[in-house]
Amino acid sequence: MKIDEINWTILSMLQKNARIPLKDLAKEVGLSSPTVAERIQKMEDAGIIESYHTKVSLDKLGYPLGVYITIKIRFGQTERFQEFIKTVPEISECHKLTGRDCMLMRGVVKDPKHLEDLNARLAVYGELTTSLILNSIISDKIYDKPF
Amino acid sequence: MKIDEINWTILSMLQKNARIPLKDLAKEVGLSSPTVAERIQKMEDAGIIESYHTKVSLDKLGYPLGVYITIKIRFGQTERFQEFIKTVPEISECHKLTGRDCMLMRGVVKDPKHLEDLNARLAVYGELTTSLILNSIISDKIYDKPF
DNA sequence: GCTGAAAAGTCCTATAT
DNA sequence: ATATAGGACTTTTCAGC
Repeated sequence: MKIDEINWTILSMLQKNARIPLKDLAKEVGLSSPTVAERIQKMEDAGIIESYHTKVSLDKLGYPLGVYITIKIRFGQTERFQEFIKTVPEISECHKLTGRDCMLMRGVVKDPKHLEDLNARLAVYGELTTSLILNSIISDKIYDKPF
Repeated sequence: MKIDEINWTILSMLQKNARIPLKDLAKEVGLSSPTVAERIQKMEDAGIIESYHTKVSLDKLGYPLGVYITIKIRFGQTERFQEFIKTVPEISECHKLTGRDCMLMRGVVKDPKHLEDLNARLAVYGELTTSLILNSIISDKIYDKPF
């Protein structure tokens, strides 16, 4: 599927605001609403647009500490860990990576005590390295053109 | 601001689908549309709902390799690096972390050659550790209740 | 704080170019 | 492949509970 200049603009605007009215998109790109709707539909069908989601402030919900945790899984525990990690409410992402510490997780906790508790639950599966997020210089950049 | 059971349900559904009609939300939680709209508005005003965004498939757009890169910034380069990194199109996240490798970035590239090129551009600011994402066990979990 | 109905606005479908 | 226009649907507003 070809992504022309107009589709990049549509993608860019939808990334910034998933709830923007078709009308506004249409005006921005200089096409009619039905045409824009059709382009969006095609990008959804092609899997280029995956989903529309809402970002909530975990900070405001009572979980002000963001953490990245890597784990070097104990021999033979990979399967068990992958099932287990899906049930841990604090963890929002878990990626299998190349390299020695083969799993990277992102999570949120209420306070240091809560982090200690989370670490204890994870540590049974392997060796942890935990880092607090001090500051996010970039979070969720918008891709608005090819590079 | 108090987040009751109903607001958690609203937050959960909006996280899953930012474009769900008010009507459907209202039906799900057993309230009228205006009430749900008002609750959403209040959560937006309180900063609990931060933004609505669209997830696009970088894979489908021609960037199939996801990477995490950590960097140990060279002495005195922190300011310069933070300005620079915002201009690098491949990087979608950059977090300042506790610990030795003080910055963690996430990015996408076309192929190994492209990754080598990205690494070369970043390496002037410090010592890199690059890991490819082999598989994402969890990506962007929905928070649908307190824990 | 919630409802229900009316007004305003948006989206969809059919038709036309 | 895009535009226009009418009808259908959704959201917003507002009076009343």
